[in-house]
Amino acid sequence: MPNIRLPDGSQKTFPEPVTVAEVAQSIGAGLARAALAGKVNGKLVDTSHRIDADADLQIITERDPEGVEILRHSTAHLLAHAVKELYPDAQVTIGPVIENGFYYDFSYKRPFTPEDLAAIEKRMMEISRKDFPVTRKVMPRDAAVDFFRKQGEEYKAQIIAAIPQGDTISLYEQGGFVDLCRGPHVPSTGKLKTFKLMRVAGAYWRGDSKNEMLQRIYGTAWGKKEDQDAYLKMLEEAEKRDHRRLGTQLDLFHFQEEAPGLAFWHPKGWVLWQALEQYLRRVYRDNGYQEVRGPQILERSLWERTGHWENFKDNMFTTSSENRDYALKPMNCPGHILIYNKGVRSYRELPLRYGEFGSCHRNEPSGALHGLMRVRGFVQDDGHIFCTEEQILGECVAFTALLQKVYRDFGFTDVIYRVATRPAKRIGADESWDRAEAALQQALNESKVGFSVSPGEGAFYGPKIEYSLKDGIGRVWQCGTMQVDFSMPGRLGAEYVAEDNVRRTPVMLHRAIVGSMERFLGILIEHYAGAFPLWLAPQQVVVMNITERQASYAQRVKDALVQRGFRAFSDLRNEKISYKIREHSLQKLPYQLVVGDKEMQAGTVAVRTRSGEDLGAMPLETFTERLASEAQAQ
RNA sequence: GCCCAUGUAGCUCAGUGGUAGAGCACUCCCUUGGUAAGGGAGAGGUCAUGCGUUCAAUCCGCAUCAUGGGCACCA
Repeated sequence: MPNIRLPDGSQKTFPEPVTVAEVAQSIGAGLARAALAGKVNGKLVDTSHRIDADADLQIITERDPEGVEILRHSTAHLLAHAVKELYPDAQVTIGPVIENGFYYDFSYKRPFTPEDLAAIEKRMMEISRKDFPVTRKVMPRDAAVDFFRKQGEEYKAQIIAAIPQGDTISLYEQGGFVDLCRGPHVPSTGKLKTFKLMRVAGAYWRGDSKNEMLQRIYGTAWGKKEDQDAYLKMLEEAEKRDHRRLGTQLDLFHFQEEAPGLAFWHPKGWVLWQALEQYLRRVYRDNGYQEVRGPQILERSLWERTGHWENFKDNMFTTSSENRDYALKPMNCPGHILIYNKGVRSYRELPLRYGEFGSCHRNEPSGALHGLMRVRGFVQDDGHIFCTEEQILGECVAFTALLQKVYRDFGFTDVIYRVATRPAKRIGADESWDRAEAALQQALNESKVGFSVSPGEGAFYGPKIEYSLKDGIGRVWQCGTMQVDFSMPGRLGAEYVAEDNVRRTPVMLHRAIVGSMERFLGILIEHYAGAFPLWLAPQQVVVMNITERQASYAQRVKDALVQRGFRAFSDLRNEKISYKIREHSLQKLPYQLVVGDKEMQAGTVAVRTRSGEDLGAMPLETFTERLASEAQAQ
């Protein structure tokens, strides 16, 4: 006599064991139709699951996040089902749920084409329409291995063989297609209506580049059509604000074949860069950093001492001259240590903070390059703090607050924190790791922010905090970092004289707020969709005349604005005013001033914003005050 | 680095086994027009690079480079 408790607090008693579907039916036919799965005592199960004892039950529908996940998972199976029908000698492997959808990896003799994708999607629709029941079966492990091996599914057999002996394996069957799966799944294929295959791509079997390449098909799936439409629209929006596209449209930067992964900054892009750099320079200055600059190339022997040669020589650019080998610096820290080392340091100087806009080069694998987001030459807003172990905590707290302020200034209010702890391959004593990992976590606690821990994701020389921000359309980018380094100061002989007159090795903290200037600018371009706030806008004001009569007046207005430090220019071309406005609006110019005879006579400017708002005519003085206060506001 | 796709004018893109086309941008002329495209004329390309197949290659094949989507990598 199971007694079922429902989320609204009500209870239902059944004379004998009941399935989730039956409970749903007893509540209402509508709910029974909508039921995708059940949650029994917190555990997700199929609607066919039979409850034989008292339990808490929640009927899962597409309104629940878990319901959408189940839809996605079942849609991945639907995809595999369709592929097996169309290409019987394709082998299935795995098909997990990912953000916004799912993928499924297949082994097949040739890559799938976009035409295949269309055919597969069509077949998926057909299978859905047939509304096959999805049923669960349980099998002993070895029987399952045999079952799949007999079907020629070597990959599946391999996956199951890795499951401990004696475990039972659950299989799901729909319309003759059987797949290994933990489940749960939707009760029948007819529940799967809103999905779309997105693309094909290669992916290594088990994520290991030593293994063969499989064919991965990505898809998206949703509970409601509107949700899918909104998602597809978001993708379109993201494409429109792609920094590579805007970089060309707004004439900010370019790449070309002779310099793969190396950006050419055009005049307007460089103004943007400088706005960011000068801002960050003030951040250094106001927060106890001294700006320094190390050389671009250093002898190979130095990189051997730091350990970088051993670990990363394939990714370093090298050069040689007069029988000496050099490497372009892939990072700035050794330079900072060499500056630190010039002279005897006292504990009284610690924490000692150096900052640099450090230009680094790394020969990234060709397939890794991606616009400004992943380049071979980049500038880090790199800082190194030499301190004692006791000072780590305070430095991390202060840095976290500073980073939050900087992100806020760019309109990023959502920051995600992660602590990456010791990897298997590491240097340094475990006690030091214990203390450093604890300090990082304590720092985040004191900063009153939630964080997650990524075990084993730290660098070989120390643990780190990774700071990610969420942009205007919800994408997450890792930018900031705070890394504890027990290794390099010792390797390069950094020391300080302690209070007890003993020479000790300082701890070094590597920290960056925006990370790479290139990447952060790429993020900013996409975040603002090219419509930068006034203080960052490469061009802030354009002054346009209507006819030749106002040309010299327009020029004087422009000169006055430039004189006061604004990035202003004039457009005196022999074009209609509507044409000029269109062009500058497309260029996302914050302020567009129109001067015709009326304004010239009155000594005013007619102000239009890039969004098309007409602020009317005003004296130039009024306008510059407005500009000045807006530029200040940052 | 691996899989797949792509590479034609400054930009966005058509196109063909017989050495190329549009729109915008650019130059010149007309037009002096009040808030998102006025009109006309002109100039502009070794069709990514190399090697093949062919009487003939921008088009077909191979290789290379770059870019794009993923995977792997990211001190």
